[in-house]
Amino acid sequence: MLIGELAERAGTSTRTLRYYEAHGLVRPQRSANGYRVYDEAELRVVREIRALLDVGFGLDDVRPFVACLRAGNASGDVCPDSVLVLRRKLAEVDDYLDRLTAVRQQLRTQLTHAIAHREETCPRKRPSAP
Amino acid sequence: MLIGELAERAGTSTRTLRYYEAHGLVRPQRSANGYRVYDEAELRVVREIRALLDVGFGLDDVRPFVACLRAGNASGDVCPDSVLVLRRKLAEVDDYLDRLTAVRQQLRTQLTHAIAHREETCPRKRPSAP
DNA sequence: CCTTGCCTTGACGCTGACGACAAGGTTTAG
DNA sequence: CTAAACCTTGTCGTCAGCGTCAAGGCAAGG
Repeated sequence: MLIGELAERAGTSTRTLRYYEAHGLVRPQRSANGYRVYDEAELRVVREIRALLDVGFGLDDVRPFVACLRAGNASGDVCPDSVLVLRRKLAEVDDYLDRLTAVRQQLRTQLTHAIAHREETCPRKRPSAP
Repeated sequence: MLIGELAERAGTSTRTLRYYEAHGLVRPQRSANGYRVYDEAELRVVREIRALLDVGFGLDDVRPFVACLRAGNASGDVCPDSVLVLRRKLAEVDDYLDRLTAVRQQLRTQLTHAIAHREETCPRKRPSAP
């Protein structure tokens, strides 16, 4: 499988695949003419990467999962390092949820205040009727 | 008040104040020697900007609030445009909360799966005992 | 006079995950 | 013979909100 096919099957771009390779996440073979050649396992690796990135992981966070898959496991999350990352990410998400909830509350409060204290001493965009 | 003092009183940097000015959010006077001169009103403007950015607003989102303050209002949120932004931001935050909650749920599920299917077929970092 | 400590503009760096070229090699189909 | 459709490496651009020099001007104290 060449890079174009992998990109299509993984739902991404060739640029992205080369980017992952440059960062050591994917290691294709090379054919005689220098083309990158991927096997089915790499497709699974790329899908794992994509899935994790979609959830908000960074490339570094993904590494343990890739290594885990490469070690022959059925899924990338069953290795200790992956679990560590999962725990850390979960904690991060929890923190973020807390802060975002606080922000939401503040926005609601401010919106209430704004509506209660409506003013007309406000900037006119551009006069709609000349 | 010169830029250094304003920066300190607003809890930010001179670089930041010049940045805001370059983006049309702050308009200081200039003294004879070319120094930027700010009045108390600008301090309030800068504090408003900072507060909104801290909550996750972008500079563009902040503009209506600044204009509202400049129009002479006691707070920057009482103008129609500000209210629009507040509503939009609240909706964005709600969306993000939903997605983040879904992500959290997925992480918990995956973590559970990972622990249930622990494997030792995993990559060794560097052997800790040679 | 010189140093210190303000201030000025200008311009590059940073972070992350790529997109978008450029300039060229290869293979296949017509 | 050539055009199409792949592939290669390399480099610059993107978004946002600044940080971090660089090179120099201005004012005041000793």
